[in-house]
Amino acid sequence: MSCEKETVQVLRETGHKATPQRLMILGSLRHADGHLTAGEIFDQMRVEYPYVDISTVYRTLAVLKDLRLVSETDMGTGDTTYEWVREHRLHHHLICRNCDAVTSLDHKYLEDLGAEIMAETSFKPDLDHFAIFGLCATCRESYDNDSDNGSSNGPGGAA
Amino acid sequence: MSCEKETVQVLRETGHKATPQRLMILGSLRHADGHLTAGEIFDQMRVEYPYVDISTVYRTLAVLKDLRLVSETDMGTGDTTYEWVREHRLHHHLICRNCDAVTSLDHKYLEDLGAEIMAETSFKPDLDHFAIFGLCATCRESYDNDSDNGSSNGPGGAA
DNA sequence: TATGCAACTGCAACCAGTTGCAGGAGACAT
DNA sequence: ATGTCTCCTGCAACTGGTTGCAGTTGCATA
Repeated sequence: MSCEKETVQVLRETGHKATPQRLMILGSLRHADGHLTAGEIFDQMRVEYPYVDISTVYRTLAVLKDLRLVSETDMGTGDTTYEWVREHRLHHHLICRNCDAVTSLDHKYLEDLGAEIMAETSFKPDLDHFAIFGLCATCRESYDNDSDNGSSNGPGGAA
Repeated sequence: MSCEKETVQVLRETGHKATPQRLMILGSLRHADGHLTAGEIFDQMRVEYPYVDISTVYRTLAVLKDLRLVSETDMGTGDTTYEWVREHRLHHHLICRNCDAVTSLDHKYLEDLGAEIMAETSFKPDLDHFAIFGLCATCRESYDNDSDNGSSNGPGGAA
């Protein structure tokens, strides 16, 4: 719980208030070891405080995202998940658009890309938690008569 | 309109039907030179056929996305746009999370990344139309006392 | 051309997420 | 400890997008 005080300080320093609701949401995120949806956080929170409103959860998540304390990832079909940002634990996800399997991707690939983009365009990309869609090895075998082409997708970003 | 027949064929070959509604949506997308939202397509369509339902537009776009005839991109804050896929015209977007400026990114950066990922993980990523969020050169100057850290985002993909 | 099946449409109900507002609570200064 | 200002919360209304359903239509076959 010592990191809780740190978070409270970050909130105050940026002109935000450390309310009990926010601390509960922060607690849920910090103690979850993976991704949580807004609905899951809401359900957890209602157990000890039934008067919460889902809009409070969304608004708090937006603030935390802005402060870069949590990351937001769209893991496929409309499930936006949130995760506590633990520094030095950068990871990415490869999500198969056929079977929905999720595998991890080492950060080094994106690191190179980020450095390259920054060097040549002066644009500093946020590439620390990407979800990349495609076809996994297993599903590619069933598709092997398909020729090369592609549709696409774009992130849900931090504006 | 010769490419229309080609599209009709693609639809039929994959067990889909070429309905007038779908052809109108295809027409809107093909004649637009940029990105269109579902709502914009819907509005255009209602002019000549007022009985359309927005759900038809969404369902059609989902089919076309599946068939890789259109690409879907989330250009920042909740504006999902659709674009007719013109082969050999791959492009990406760098979107500043501070000022929302959009610049283009050459495909070569992503191409390298895709090849690398495929070689080492056997996962074939869909990297042909990405939206990457971050800070543009101008906005970075105002942020230059900030240290390195980052939140993130993830694509809305083709499942 | 007639027939039959499966896919598609429009409708309506629904769900997730957002927004405006009035009251309530945090935090800073005194 | 008290006051005041501003931010935050919960509520309710709303919007964008999705889903189930029953009737319709495309299209393959004969």
